[in-house]
Amino acid sequence: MTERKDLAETRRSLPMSLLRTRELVMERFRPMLGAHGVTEQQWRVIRVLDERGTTDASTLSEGAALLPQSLTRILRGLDERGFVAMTRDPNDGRRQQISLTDAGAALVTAVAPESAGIYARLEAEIGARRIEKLLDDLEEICAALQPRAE
Amino acid sequence: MTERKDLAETRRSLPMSLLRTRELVMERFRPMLGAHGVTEQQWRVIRVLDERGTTDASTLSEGAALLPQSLTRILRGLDERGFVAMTRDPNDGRRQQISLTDAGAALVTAVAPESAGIYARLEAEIGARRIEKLLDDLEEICAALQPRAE
DNA sequence: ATTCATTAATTAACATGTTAAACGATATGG
DNA sequence: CCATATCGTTTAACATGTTAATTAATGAAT
Repeated sequence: MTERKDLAETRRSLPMSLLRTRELVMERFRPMLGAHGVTEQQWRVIRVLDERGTTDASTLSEGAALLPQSLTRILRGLDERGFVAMTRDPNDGRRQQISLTDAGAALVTAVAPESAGIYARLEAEIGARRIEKLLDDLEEICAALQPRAE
Repeated sequence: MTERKDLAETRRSLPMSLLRTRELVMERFRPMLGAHGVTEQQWRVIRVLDERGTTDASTLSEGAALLPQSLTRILRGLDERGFVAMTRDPNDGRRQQISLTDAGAALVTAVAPESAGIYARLEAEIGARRIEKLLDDLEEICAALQPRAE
């Protein structure tokens, strides 16, 4: 219980604040996703595929903010369940090309409106303007932290 | 690759933005914590104990933003390694009282200055004012999302 | 073409996140 | 008191996060 000046209060630290906020937001989505049989991460993968179409694993991993190791496991499950299809890139045998199957697209069709509804409720509670502002701020901070060559 | 209006771009969603930002921040801390043999979550637990002194598990779990189930496992490890001590509350046999041992306090002494250094560098890159503003904004949003009775 | 370094993806091992259920201890109403 | 509900914590099972190492394919340089 030492009185320190070198460490900020735990509650007032960037990692904790971002974590708590994200957790409060995800609480709203997780039950709905669970009812559809997908996890938050699985839904991110499916959603990115829906947005971008066929994508190689590296791009997908960056797009869904997942480490490649996690994506490998997630894709194995989504493939077994028939939501995605995987083929090797003919021009580069190292790359996996991932695409959404019809079943995957159908899942998007089922989940998307519910997700949008929850997001709309969040906007009502928080304020759409406030959210947009926050997204801008976060983007700026990410840009400042990006491992640019310096 | 449907063009949808009902879902925001994945990149521009609250959960993803918060996740990406947090990840960029934690990248700076993780290697240092790893060098001291602790994970991010273990460090959070130790830090909260250092701030608050002896604390019951529920309070600790809330303070470190960990589910009680995760805390149970983490405390088992920290106890075995001698960083924390656990005793049952004499007034309520359900509660566990957790306290930091001397070894735990020594770890704080070792890690705290390095952590503060990394945080200072972050403030330099992002701007201390911008960080404070973000923390305020996040706090407001958390308040708006808190499961208050309504 | 052969060697060597690099890249994309995967596997392995351990820690944590998530949901559900179990457990003992405590409060509460009859 | 006693039965029951609730509470604080723990266990279990599965999914993901994290770091390190591996594998196969490609690229670069002889």
